[in-house]
Amino acid sequence: MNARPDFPSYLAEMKWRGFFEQCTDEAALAELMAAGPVTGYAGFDPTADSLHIGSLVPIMGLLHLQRHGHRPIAIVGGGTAMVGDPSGKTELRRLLTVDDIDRNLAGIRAQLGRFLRLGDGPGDGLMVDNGDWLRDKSYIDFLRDVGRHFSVNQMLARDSVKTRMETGLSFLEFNYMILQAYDFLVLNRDHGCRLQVGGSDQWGNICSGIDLCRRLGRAEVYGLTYPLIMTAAGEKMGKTAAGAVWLDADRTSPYDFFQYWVNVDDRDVGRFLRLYTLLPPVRVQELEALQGADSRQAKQVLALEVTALVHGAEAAQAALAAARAAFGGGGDAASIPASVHTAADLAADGLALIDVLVSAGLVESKGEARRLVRQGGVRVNGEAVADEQRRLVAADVQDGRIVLQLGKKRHHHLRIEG
RNA sequence: GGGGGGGUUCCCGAGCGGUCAAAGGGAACAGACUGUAAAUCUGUCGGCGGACGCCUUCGGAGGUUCGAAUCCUCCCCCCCCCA
Repeated sequence: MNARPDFPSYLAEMKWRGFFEQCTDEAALAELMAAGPVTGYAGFDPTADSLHIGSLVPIMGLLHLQRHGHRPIAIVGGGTAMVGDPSGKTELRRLLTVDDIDRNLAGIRAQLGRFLRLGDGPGDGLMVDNGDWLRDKSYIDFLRDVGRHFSVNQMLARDSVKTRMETGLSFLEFNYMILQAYDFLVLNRDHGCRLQVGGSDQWGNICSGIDLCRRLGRAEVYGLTYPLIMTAAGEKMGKTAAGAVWLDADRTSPYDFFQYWVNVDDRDVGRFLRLYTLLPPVRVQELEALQGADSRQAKQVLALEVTALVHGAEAAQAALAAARAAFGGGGDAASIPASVHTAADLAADGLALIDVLVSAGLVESKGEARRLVRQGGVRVNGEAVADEQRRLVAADVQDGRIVLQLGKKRHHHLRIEG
């Protein structure tokens, strides 16, 4: 299979882009994929009603799979979420209620659907929910059908279990790997799936699935893991002051999403261009060659590409325009986060700046707002505010809005209507 | 079941009757420097009030005391050792 001009194969592209960490039998998998379309899957946990940046890597992994003519399956864990994956965790997370899970599933499915071409045609992707085959499974049946193929001795040797021997691991979580292994079996049986892709913390779970398929005499299946992506500063992706960077526009506006990528560490630009965009190697290498201040151009391309992928080309352009407006250089400010007020609000004494900062959600408390002003971190229409008592009045309105800046990077507009 | 250790502010981690909103570090935020980067330096970093002020916090609930994160009682959770 070679539907792409830039790379001889899916695996070659995964390697070049930095998705390739470990593979169960690379040579055999390469051979299989060269022979014809292969069905592969990646899982997504419904732990929130939106995916965040961290899920972008498996999403891109599936996307590349499809672009190379193979068939991607996105599986959402409506069943496994009932149990909770202990991998990479030091203690049991709060159990989600069934209602939570179902709500989260709906949100996540809608998002995933935007990235992959789903359908019944050749190469069309599939989206499935393991809740469909896990939730109603009878315990005794499951133990007899699946449980008998698992060795507790081997399970205890798994890293995800070993690391929990000190702090404790509930029997509930201990079962997780079996459920995930069963998923692979089901997907293989029902959809001919031969490959599972996941983060390196999923290696154990993936191997369990491969083992199970082998024990039941299925055709050989394969696993591929990508590295856990960290920033150059050693942090998990997507950590910001405001919390996680979500893929949902209501949780993280396209403008803020765009800004996240523009503000990426210099050292991360090249790596991220490879991982999170579909740009061809020549273009990526061109951008990687930009050094020093010029790397801002590369970051802008990165931001534009990723934002377009997640929110659409139009939203990405609007975010770019807004960023230009906010950081000088013209542009259209329409997409800068804004809150709406009426002219009446500003009549007479107007509004206390401190209160506005709080109500707009820019700071968490008045104390923080005051502190910010005291430190010279707040600007109104570009002018630093020195007075904590500063009030916003009609005279502050310019072109129907008041421009607030917090620090050097955060911008917020008050749109005045009426 | 028996014995020992422990649960402190976002995280790690001191404190062990008043001077504790609680050392130190990390994270975070602001300022300087810069390139909407990194590093560095400075400052801030529970809430409310303009301020010497008030309120809430040290696993939970009571109690002792003029006064408790610090002492006592009961309870919950975690770790270690023995059975």
